Amino acid sequence: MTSESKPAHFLQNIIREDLAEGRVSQVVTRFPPEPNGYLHIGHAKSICLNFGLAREFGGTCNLRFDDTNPAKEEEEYVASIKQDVSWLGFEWADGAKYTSDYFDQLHEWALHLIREGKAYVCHLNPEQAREHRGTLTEPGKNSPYRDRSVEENLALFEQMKNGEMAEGECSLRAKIDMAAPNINLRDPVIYRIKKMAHHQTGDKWCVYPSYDFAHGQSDAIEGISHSICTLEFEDHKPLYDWFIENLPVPARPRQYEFARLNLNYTVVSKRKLKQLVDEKHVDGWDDPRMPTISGLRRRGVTPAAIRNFCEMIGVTRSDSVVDVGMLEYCIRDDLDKNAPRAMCVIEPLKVTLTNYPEGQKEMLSAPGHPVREDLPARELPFTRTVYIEQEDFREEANKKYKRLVLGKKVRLRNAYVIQAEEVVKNEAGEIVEVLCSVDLDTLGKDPADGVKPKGVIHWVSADDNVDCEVRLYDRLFDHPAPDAGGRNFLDHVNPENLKVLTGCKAEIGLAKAEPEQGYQFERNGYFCRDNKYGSAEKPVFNRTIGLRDSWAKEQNK
RNA sequence: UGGGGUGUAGCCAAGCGGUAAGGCAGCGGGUUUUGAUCCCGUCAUGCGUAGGUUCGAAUCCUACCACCCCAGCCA
Repeated sequence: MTSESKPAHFLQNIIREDLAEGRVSQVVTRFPPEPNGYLHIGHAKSICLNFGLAREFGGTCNLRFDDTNPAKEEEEYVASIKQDVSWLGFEWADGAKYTSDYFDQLHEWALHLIREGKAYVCHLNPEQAREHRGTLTEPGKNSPYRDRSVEENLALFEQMKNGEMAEGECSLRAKIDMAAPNINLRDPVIYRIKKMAHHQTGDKWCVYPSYDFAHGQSDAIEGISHSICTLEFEDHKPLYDWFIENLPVPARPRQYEFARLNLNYTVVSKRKLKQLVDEKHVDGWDDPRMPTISGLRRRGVTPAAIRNFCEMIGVTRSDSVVDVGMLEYCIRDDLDKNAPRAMCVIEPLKVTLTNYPEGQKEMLSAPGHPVREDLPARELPFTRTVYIEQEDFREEANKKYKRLVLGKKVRLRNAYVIQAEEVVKNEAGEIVEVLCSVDLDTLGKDPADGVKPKGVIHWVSADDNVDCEVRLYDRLFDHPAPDAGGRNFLDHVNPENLKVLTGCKAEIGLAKAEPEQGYQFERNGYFCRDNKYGSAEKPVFNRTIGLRDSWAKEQNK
């Protein structure tokens, strides 16, 4: 192991010190999604952080569904979240957990606060509560119900719990300080009435704890040593600590905040993603253009690429916008190392090798990967007629064009050197076929005259191939900040984010390609079979990401 | 005009008083049966601004500026 290790980020430093100084004996973290939507690339950062820290320090990480609001949550999301976390390569400690598992305990603690005179039932409705809360610059006013007796509060809370009060009629509030400069401390609601079934607890409750009252205590119950959340919860930390200090909790977890991921050319808000789905800009939540984990998976992005990306971007407390190019780099990097190579002609041009016997077929062997010898070689049928890419032939071209040119030579990748002799055109003047001669003495060696062709192009036998559809995906948006600065993100959907090509010809082995198995279609990009469309005979391949293309860059100069 | 945060290259990010790591992107070159990969080189006299302390400041002090978050019975 000679690789220089990456410098530790602030959370690693904190944990290291906590361990060294005995404040913490066992690292326990948690990833606490609310089951109200699909996970996306932003969640991946949190997942990698929490599970990664636990793994790094020999601890454990819980998957805890933060399900305190039955109005917004559904069982459906629980399953997809579990699948996505596992797919990313992480295992949660002993069974998925739910904040709702602790509703009894939380209720007990609410009673405890009431008995201590630190919580009261407030009959201010939501609008009145807002008026009493004050503003950012003015202190709030005490609720007229703030000084109810313990007995009265106990009785009233019991009625709330028993469904004897209407939703919004009253709430249970912590008695802290209506003049606190931190608005979260102005007697926050800790229990509200919601007369609806919960996906885990059914009809058992009609009062549900708020996030603030549930989160820290759940952390304490689970023995979470480091409760990591995003920056917007920073103002909640004093409240988090207040509950921990005022309740007989079994542990004293600490909250730490980090900056959430922002990616340019990308939108992740649930509302906007839903709009893209609803208005058919994409095919669904798992559309390959979506930044959801399921979309990335269908696109052919690997878990390792996402993990490496999360490692690469670091963990800090400063707001930042990561260039999506970094994600793309990580995707290419992983796929380059691991994806088997294959050939696929996306826009076919017929090439007939006039000096190759009609009806003859020979099998040529091609390596599965340029350096990975563990990836099996493939067999490529070679015949008199083959297809090459339309853009790989020109009747005339300058020296920079290193492909097939009339009268010139080029190598067919993994096969022979050919020379273009004649062009066949249709009435419209379009090139429909190129007649070439093949030099059969060039398999694995240069032509006898010693002149090495300067180009290599990919090809597929016209007689023995897999007819397929190829979907070329590009960035969903063509603006780096589609939803910033008052812009309407829908105005910046990239009109060329998808190009569907049919009649593409892939090498025969690709007939049995499996979804999620990425391939490099040489000289083209990385592709994987779609898990939703296509048939056994006619697969659909999604382009995960193109190869870096310095030729295109050169041409754009 | 309240409270809480954050400012190091186009982007991400180390640095914690001893003279600006690394990665992405870019640029130049080499290898190559993928215009890929890989390899080499290059890329901040400068750390939000202005002062101050010090032999020495991105690091300490003061003031200012910019940006982000908070007024759900959402999380």
